[in-house]
Amino acid sequence: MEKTPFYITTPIYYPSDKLHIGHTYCTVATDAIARYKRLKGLDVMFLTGTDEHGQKIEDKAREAGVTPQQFVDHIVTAPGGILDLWKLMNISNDRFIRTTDDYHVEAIQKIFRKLYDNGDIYKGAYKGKYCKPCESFWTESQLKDGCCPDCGRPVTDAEEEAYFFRLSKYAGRVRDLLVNTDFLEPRSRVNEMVNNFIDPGLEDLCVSRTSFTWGVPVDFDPGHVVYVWVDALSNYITALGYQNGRYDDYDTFWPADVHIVGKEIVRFHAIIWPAMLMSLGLPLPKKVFGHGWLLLDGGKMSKSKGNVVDPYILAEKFGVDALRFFLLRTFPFGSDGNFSNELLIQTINTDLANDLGNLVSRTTAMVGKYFGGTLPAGSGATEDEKYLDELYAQARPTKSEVHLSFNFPEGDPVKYDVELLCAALQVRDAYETAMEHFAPHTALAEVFKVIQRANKYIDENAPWTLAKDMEANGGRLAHVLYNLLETARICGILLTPFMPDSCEKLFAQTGADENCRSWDSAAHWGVLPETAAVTKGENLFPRVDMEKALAELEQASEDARKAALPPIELEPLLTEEVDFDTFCKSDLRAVKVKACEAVKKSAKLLRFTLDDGTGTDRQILSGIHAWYEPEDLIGKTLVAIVNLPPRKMMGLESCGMLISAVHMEKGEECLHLLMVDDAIPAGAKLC
RNA sequence: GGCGGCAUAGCUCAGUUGGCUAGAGCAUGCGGUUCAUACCCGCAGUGUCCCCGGUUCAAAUCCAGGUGCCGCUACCA
Repeated sequence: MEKTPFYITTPIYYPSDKLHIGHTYCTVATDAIARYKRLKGLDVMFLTGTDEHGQKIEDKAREAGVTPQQFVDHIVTAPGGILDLWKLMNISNDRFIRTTDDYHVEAIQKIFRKLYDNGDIYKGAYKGKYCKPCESFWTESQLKDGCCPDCGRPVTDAEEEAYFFRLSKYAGRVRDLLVNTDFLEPRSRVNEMVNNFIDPGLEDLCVSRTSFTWGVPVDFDPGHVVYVWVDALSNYITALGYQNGRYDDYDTFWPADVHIVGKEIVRFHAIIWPAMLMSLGLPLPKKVFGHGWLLLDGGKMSKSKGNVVDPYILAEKFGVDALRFFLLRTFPFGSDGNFSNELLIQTINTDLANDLGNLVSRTTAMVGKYFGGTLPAGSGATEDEKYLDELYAQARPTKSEVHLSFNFPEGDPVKYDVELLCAALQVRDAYETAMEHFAPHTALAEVFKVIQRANKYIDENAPWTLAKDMEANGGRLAHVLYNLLETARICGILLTPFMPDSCEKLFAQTGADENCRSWDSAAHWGVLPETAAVTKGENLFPRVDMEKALAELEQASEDARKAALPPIELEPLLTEEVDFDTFCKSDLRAVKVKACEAVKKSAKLLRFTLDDGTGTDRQILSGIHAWYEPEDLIGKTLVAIVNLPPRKMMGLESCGMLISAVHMEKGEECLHLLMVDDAIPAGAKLC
């Protein structure tokens, strides 16, 4: 049987800077959905990539003194770049598109020409504000106090020749699409689009520019480059081979099942993209889902605020799976969430270490301790339990509920078994419903209800008590442990899309081989072989010491901030000249340190007793304790200016000043005392 | 300014179309347990559901007004 295709995409990110936790959130979520669909047996195409053209990249490259291509290559492919980040985060994308790829560029030119031939692109004038000195166009909203945001000078109205796309022509059809279908989710975004943009009247869209050159050239009109909309949005089809020979999957995968996008770019995907496809006469994607943002301290994360969270640091510190899990477990996907390190650590400790990790740990430990790692035959599902499994299987196709009424006497162990089984038998369906509605946080909550139920099940059955009389209770004990292993197996399957590596370990420890890991088997009880080999391995998720970790994170972000600072900063040379006579008035002398001690009650001051060749000791105070310990300086030959007027510091007189070299390194002040050859006698004049 | 969203326990949030004695997790306090990663299980709380009116037998939920916070405001990628 042919597999059902499923095409899912992230936005293509703009590589003008390193990506932050927000991009990671979006990509990880898309990855989890893609993996979930694969688990269900669909033929998944998962696309992500980078949108590499535009003015900003051109500017940034110029600043960095490289070509735009070199600039984006560095951000995308260099160690620690975007490709590395996705590899680190275990992203399972099938394809990665860069808008600078040859095949994409070629296809964009054809698409642009096609839109033009259709009569949906016409030449007009793009009106904007122009800053002559900067040679830049600005929009009304970009201006600062009505002036150029770069140089602050006044701007003038200006026009540049540009091509326009007849967006207005499609306003009615797009409106219908948004209002009358569930094309755009969550639903709340629909109002924003319709009220803000469509109903006030859609303007035609500027789709080419002449003011910069880093873009796809319009092949029939040199001087114009294709502007972002056509270039970037089309990636979703060019990556499948549309209008190019690089790939050949367009017929299989288009229309896309879902474009996952951030709420800030919903407009482009919900209005412009459908209109473009309508013009091209292509089918529309089935859905656009606009997810929320991770907020920091209730506000937007941004480079300029300096509050960007680095996914590298977090993944390295807590593990990739823990980070992936946290992002999707904690925040409702459709709305904004408040990110914090405390919350991250708390979630790791509570859900992963205490609940899931510990459940696997205590279960596997007991199988080892009481049964040497292998449960005896006969410990698996009972006839009654198989019947229960059957009941759920029958109810599933009609989505009808299973109603059971039991009347167990208090303390009847079968009661515990039934409750655990029912929880485990229904969790896949609840999970599936949530996942189909793009609610990974709900899906995970369902799984963790079962995990918590399993921990309770251990308490109810008190295996350690059963173990005291193996002859009488050995059978029961084995059955209890089997039930726990089976619960862990089912949860492990459902968690695999979120934490692939950790679940692999979970399966290995609980003895669940490939046959016990299928989507199908997650809805059935008694799949794990009774005598599967169980091993207590290393802890799946180590507990995190909150205070220690927070301190380390602070240190790490401090280090990262410093690393971003210039390595060496020097005071600029003075332009003002000093005349020779004035210079000669400074009496610089070699001096030898006879004694040196820290000044009491002062953090910075050292008190030097110096031989300046006169036979009389000279005392100089110098604020350099941060860089030197007094005992290290005794006997050194230094340089001092000796004819400065004496000055009192902390009640002591300082007669002159020691000369040092200073500079900034990674934002920190560095100081080196000028030390000269010890062969120079005390008092030698420097000139 | 315009449009939209949000406001519920100390914290993070659930609360379907008005029908609870307003819930969950975390944190707090107490008790139990010892298989396990000082973990797990149980119990206990605490609320002007932002304010003020209105509709209704009934409002956290619907309507009008107010306050506070946030986002978008189109050629920025």
